[in-house]
Amino acid sequence: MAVDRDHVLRSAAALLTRKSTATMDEVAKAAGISRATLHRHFAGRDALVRALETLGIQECEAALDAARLDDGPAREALRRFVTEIEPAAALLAFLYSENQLYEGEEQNAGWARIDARMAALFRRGQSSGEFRIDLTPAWLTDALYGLLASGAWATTEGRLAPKDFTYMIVELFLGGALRREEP
Amino acid sequence: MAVDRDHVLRSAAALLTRKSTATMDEVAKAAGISRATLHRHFAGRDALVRALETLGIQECEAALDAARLDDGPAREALRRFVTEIEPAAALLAFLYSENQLYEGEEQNAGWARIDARMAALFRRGQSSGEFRIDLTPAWLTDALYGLLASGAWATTEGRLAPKDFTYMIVELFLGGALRREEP
DNA sequence: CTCGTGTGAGACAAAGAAGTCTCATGTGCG
DNA sequence: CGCACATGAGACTTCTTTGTCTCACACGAG
Repeated sequence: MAVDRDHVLRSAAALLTRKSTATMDEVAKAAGISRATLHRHFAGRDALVRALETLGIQECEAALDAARLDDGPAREALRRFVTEIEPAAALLAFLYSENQLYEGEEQNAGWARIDARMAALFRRGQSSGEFRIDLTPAWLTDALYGLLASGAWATTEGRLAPKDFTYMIVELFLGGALRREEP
Repeated sequence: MAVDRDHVLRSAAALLTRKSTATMDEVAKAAGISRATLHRHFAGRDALVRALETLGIQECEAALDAARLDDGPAREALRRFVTEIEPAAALLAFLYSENQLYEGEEQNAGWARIDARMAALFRRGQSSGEFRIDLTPAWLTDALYGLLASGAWATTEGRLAPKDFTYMIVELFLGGALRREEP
């Protein structure tokens, strides 16, 4: 009887990822519930997006935990993270573009935590001599987000097979497009 | 007296790049004209976005022309292209996300032309042995768009200096994040 | 100077979506 | 069986934005 909140959130994520301007009515239909019920669980569109943001942050931090960023070579930690984040990449891409609208408002502190953990990984890789030092951790973080968004979008468009998601992103990010004689 | 159409378009591009949900009234104010005049020049919001799309395609093809993609090493051609496209990167990032809304509708054929030219550059680089063959031209194209969008966004956010735009994008795209003994 | 054209300001209606409310229904539990 | 609670359906209001229209004004050309 009681609506499955998690199911509603995931349906909304799936729809809004494809059509970010979907109305509350469309979101409700996608979740298989009525607009009234949707409203009973989420005060409004803002509350829904905020809940999606919380979900995205949770999944992102779960992926960061599962990837054990502090263990082993930084490049392998990065690969583990991309593998873990793949199912949530489309949601993150949606939230990434949605965040651009929160101009003056304070944004969720979760993103700052995530950014800090990513940047820390890149700093660790630089300190160990694995990563180049001429590309700043902040830029590497932004660049990885961009590649994740591109990968998610290319996947939903059918231009990139989900099984190739991690390989294509990690290989380009770590190795670049240039061909090398020796790895 | 007559409104400068190009000025209006560029003002709209600058505003919509930052706030993609800006109203026609905000767009008009940003351009320093009244909403009525804006409406006299662009039948509606759709027409405005279409005009921006045409502008973006023009600038993109101009950058492709200026970069002389067929001359010299593919890596240098890519670097020239990124340098040329930098001023228009924010507009392209806006159009890139806006295109996701045109679900069923046919999209401007200009994008297909641009995609084809980019993919041709990557294929040329692969044929000459410059670029890796395990990353498909289609993915390299998508990935470059993602990095351009990330770079444009990081620039408007102040996290990336405009003068570093080309270097950061091209170095990561071509060379990757891993440190190498020899270039 | 005078006329014509383009513009600004504001009023107005139409459309779309958000948000609220009521009522009937159906399901689970005691 | 009967009660309590959550949901679905729909009506309704409100708000925002869009699109159209009118009218006064300013500038430039003749």
